Amino acid sequence: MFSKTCEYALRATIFIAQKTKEGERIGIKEIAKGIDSPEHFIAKILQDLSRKGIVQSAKGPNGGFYLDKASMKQSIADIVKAVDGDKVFQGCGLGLKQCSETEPCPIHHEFKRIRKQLFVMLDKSKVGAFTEALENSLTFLKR
Amino acid sequence: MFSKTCEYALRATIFIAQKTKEGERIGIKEIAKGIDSPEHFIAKILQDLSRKGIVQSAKGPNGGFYLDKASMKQSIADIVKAVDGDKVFQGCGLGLKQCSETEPCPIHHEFKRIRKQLFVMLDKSKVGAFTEALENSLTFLKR
DNA sequence: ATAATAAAAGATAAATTAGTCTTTTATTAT
DNA sequence: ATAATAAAAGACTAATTTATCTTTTATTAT
Ligand code: FES
Ligand code: FES
Repeated sequence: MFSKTCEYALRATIFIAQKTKEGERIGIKEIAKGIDSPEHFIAKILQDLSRKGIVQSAKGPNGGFYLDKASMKQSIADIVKAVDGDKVFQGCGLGLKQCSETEPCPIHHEFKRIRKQLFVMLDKSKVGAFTEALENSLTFLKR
Repeated sequence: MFSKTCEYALRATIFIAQKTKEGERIGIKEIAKGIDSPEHFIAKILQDLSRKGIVQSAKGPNGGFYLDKASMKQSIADIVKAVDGDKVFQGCGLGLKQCSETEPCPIHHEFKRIRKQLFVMLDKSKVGAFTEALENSLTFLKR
């Protein structure tokens, strides 16, 4: 559904959200461990997320990644869009160059419905909202 | 959502279904034109679909691709599974190694619901069922 | 000022996916 | 039998995605 990069980005951002709520900044090594991702790869990804303002970072001692208030309110959909673009929310299921109402592919109407539901669902999911379940080990970011 | 290979496979199979209903076998060149795909690439893909029994083929003069009765009843979901595997129907949205009920990721329950709807929708869509709309130019396989 | 820390940046490398081109095999019509 | 047709097979190239490693820059505490 999403690229590896995007999957790591989502897990990392949720992980950072949790740590931020606990009041700490978190370093790349711990993030990599916390979400079970390759360390150097998630570093690259976070660099990019930081440039895009999706996560915040501070260099030097006591530095690390964290989320400001606005970032905390971001949705999963926002992050997917920033990383993978909106192909998954807008693109044609059969790969036509443009999903179009006037020249629809055979599955257009049904596919569009599902795509919409996917978007609504991911748009409602705010990164700051998963903390409690994670704390209580009701949900997981690795396994 | 799906790989390029899978998108081409779906369009090609639907295209072949249409031609079969019109009573003709169809060659690779015409398929490539009909669905706007690279000719050699769709050839490779069809080779594979043929080996898997998703489409039927005949060599030599008057040869080409067609669908038998069983293939006509196949669903889009069947083809997606055959080409891309069932990751899109079973895999975790955040990329955990295994989607799991007992150790779910933060979006598991919602994501699972959407994934299920996607499957049901694609499973209901049989390749033989699109012919009429295509004939009447209500739907399209290229643009 | 200096050393330590931690992210940013940059340069490669490996793996996967997408796409192309050539040769071989099977089938049919003459 | 032979030539023509059309898919099957195989070898290769290109592009993209995923991943690794090294160097630089910014920040902090001593
Ligand atoms: S045209 Fe294919 S999904 Fe809209
Ligand atoms: S565990 Fe992530 S979708 Fe089920």
